[in-house]
Amino acid sequence: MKDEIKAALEGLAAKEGWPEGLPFDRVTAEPPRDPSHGDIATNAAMILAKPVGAKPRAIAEPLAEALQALDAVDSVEVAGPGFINIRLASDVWRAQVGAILEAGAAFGSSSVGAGRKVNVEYVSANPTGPLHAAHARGAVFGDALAALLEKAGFVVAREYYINDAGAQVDTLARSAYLRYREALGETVTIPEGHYPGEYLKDVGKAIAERDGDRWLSEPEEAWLEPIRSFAIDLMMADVRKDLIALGVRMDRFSSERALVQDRAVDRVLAKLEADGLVYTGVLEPPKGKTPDDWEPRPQLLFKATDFGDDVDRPLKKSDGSWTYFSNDIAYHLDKLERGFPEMIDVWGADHGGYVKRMKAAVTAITGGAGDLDVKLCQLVHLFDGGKPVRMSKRAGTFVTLSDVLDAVGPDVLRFIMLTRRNDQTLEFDYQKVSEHSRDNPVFYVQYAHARACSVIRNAGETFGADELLDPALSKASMASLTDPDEIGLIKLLAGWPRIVESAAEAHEPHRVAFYLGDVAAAFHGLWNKGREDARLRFILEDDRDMTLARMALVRATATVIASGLGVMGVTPVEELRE
RNA sequence: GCGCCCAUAGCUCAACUGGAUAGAGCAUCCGCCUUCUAAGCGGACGGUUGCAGGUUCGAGUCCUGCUGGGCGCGCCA
Repeated sequence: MKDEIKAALEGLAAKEGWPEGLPFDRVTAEPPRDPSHGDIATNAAMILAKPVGAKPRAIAEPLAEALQALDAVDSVEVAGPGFINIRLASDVWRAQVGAILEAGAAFGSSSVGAGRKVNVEYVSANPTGPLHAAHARGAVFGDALAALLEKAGFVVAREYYINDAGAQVDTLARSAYLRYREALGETVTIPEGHYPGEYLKDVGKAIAERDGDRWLSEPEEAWLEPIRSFAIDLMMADVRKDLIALGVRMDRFSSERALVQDRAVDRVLAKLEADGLVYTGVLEPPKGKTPDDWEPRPQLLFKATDFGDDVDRPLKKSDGSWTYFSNDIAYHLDKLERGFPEMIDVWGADHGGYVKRMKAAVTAITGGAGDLDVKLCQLVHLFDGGKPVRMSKRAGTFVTLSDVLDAVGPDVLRFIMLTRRNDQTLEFDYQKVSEHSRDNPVFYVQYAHARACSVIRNAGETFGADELLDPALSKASMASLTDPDEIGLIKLLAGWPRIVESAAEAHEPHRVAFYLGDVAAAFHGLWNKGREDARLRFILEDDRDMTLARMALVRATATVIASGLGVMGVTPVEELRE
């Protein structure tokens, strides 16, 4: 439709002798917020008024006439400051029902991504313990965003960055070593600065089983490396298990240690040096909170300020090893070299202070060709019946992801995590999200899908199940769908591809959850209309044509809900029974 | 002290990247079950979009300055 408006505009421009180079790209054609304004509204007249040198209405009137002539258009009116409101013929909408059924699960898929490759990095929790509840949000967000981008025609890589190179994995190894001694019969106390979690007891036992007592009398230099890599493997095995339980499947796990060993950091540093973006300097102490052991020290610095950061950032620690930042630069260059100029990182809110420098680094190493979007997921506050949840069986201080999965299951967890914009904090109450009521969005949407399936089952008893399969229904005559709420539901369903495109481009998967809530509400509303007016019931045993048309609409509804839930990674249930 | 994020109905949140009269749910009140799942639906009530300016045909959305809350601030990741 937008193309047709543009064509009409160009025709008009030629006819009226408007100047060249009009800002047609700023002209929009989209459904207005208020449905009473029609199906499509365009701001063309207001955008073009100034460059053309005419009043908006003087442009709108002839444009409206041109649009009126189109077959698909029912009526056109000029409104407000110069909006042109277009109402499509209702047959255009009815035809959408068949189109949805023909497309099936593929309905909503778009090609706006045009096969462009996007790398989505998410979770990336340190391999020093089990995933906890806070990781769930980033995991679900990243996974849904990846699915959404795929639906919109991007080629997506889901990726997990394993931070297995820093000091903390040495701490992990030392902690595991103590548990190893414990497993061999010693009584140990876990000193300050080590990981106290009980989960490391299993690691200690596993080391004892594999290696026996060979490390007991060895110095740290001997056992640190083998125990570290063994412990990391076990931790990552747990992480993978939790991710699978949550329904998250990564395409790739990238190891920080492997990058360092591969000299990737040296290479990226050489590149930065060649571009004159590295120097040795002394940083000012941080204001407000000066560390006790602060002393001015010359450091190898990256000129982050050249790319919009507030200060230049250190690349080397005082012991000469690379900072985490250096490794991360190398990692992002690695992504670029693997063919991903478009990158999305999903981080927790506590990494907010890191965004500018990472974007600066990506701009620097890609010469501006790379594009990094960082999505910060705000905190999740867990409640159980209004009371904060703090206890954890395994980790001591944190609620683990598997605790939450045990409590509510993956479908509920995934859906709820997407019912807030990522930059809003989220309250998650075990009891509320398990309720079967209107104010639980998971249930509400699932119920709509189950109800649709139920209707089809019931209709099958009268009309025969074969008649109600999608291929048959898609060819049914939709002419009898005339109720305004039926047309309204069709319009909503037909908007699914638009939702996919806009949510994907904005990197905002939560829009899918809200959209499905709208679809469910429209469907439940239509259902209840049949209670007040029997002719509006979906199944009319004495009116085969009407029933088949409505079954097509019901199936289309179920198809769109299932498609949306698919993007969210939530199972569409076919029956909800107590 | 500096940076990033947030502030929308009594509560929890939306608002399609700047569009028209800012929308839902909960709560409160009034209605709807001999009928396809009432686990639902309809209606009423509810707003100076934290404050003050600015940009333009048009601002919850963009810019500046405040206020309040969250996160972070060399050699942790």
